[in-house]
Amino acid sequence: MTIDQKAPTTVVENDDLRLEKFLPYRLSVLSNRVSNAIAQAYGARFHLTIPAWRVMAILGRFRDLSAAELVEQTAMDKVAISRAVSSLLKNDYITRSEDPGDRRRQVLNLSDQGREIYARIVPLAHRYENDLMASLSGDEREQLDGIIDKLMVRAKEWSERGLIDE
Amino acid sequence: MTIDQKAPTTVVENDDLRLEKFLPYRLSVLSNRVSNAIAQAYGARFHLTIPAWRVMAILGRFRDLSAAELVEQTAMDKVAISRAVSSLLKNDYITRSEDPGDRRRQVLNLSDQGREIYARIVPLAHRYENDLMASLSGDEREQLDGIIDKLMVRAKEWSERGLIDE
DNA sequence: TAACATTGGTTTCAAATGTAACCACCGCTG
DNA sequence: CAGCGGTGGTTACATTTGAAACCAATGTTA
Repeated sequence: MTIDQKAPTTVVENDDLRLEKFLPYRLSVLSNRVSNAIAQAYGARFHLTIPAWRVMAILGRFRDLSAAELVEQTAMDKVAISRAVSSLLKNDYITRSEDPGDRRRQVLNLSDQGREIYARIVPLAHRYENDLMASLSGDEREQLDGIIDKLMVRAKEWSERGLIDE
Repeated sequence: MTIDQKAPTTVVENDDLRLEKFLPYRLSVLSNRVSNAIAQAYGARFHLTIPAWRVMAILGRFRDLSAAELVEQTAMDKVAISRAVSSLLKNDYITRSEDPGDRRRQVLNLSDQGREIYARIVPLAHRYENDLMASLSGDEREQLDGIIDKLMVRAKEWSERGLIDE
């Protein structure tokens, strides 16, 4: 079994691609595994999908938001929000009322029941996150945040300006 | 603007959840951004979906694989492989032949054309990866690998044994 | 205030994805 | 070699997801 030693700073461009070492691939597998596991946990206990849970997570912290404001906060799109909202309404986890000032706008809030669920999920969520973090060393934990931030910035540029083409 | 100082080692369990700080959420957003950007690049130039490209990436390195072996290598499921394979066949990017020893089994390889495409994509893929990596410091780059590995192990446990329940 | 562009949100339709059923073949057992 | 469980792979169906069209209310301009 060969162990990679520190590669030279200059990055090597191979003729081959090792999928299992390819960052975008690994991110995708990791993120799917994590999301699916959590989705199952939420789904089983509270009949919540991930998008629905995200909406609740935001409404748990901010009151009187509109769907559009949820879009800003969640990086989800209009349609996903609309669907999550309507399913949450069906479960009575949130409430919807008209904005008197603007009759297109709908003001969303957690219902009492929703707030209760929210209060029960938050510790779970923290537990999952801690459990993930627990597998890292202190050093790694400290850097993870910054790493993700930086990658995110770059990825955002990609999706806005298109890839580093031609 | 408040800057977080080193948090105490003991992890704080809040009553609130800051979605934008929540690791599973951030992973998901990051991975989606990256995948979408790349999918678009591949799609536009080579009419390849991500699953199809993954199949090609594996076949570029290993010859005479069966669909089942692709499943092992890619963390994709049977059906996804089957669909990717049939679309790649349609494009003549891969070839399929019967295994004489076992008539259920089909032996897959890149076609000449497929190998050509592969050779053109590999440098692109490396370029995208490098571009991502370039946003990190040397320190961060060095640790990223280990971090993902560790998180992956934990996530895998989750999906196998179910979440750290009750 | 009539016309038009904009915004908030939903609906519709097509494409992507996952699950389960399925078919054909293999290999073992009696 | 009949019967049966297991494997390789595809098909069928239900669900999720995304893009674009859409409806309604607002704001803006002439």
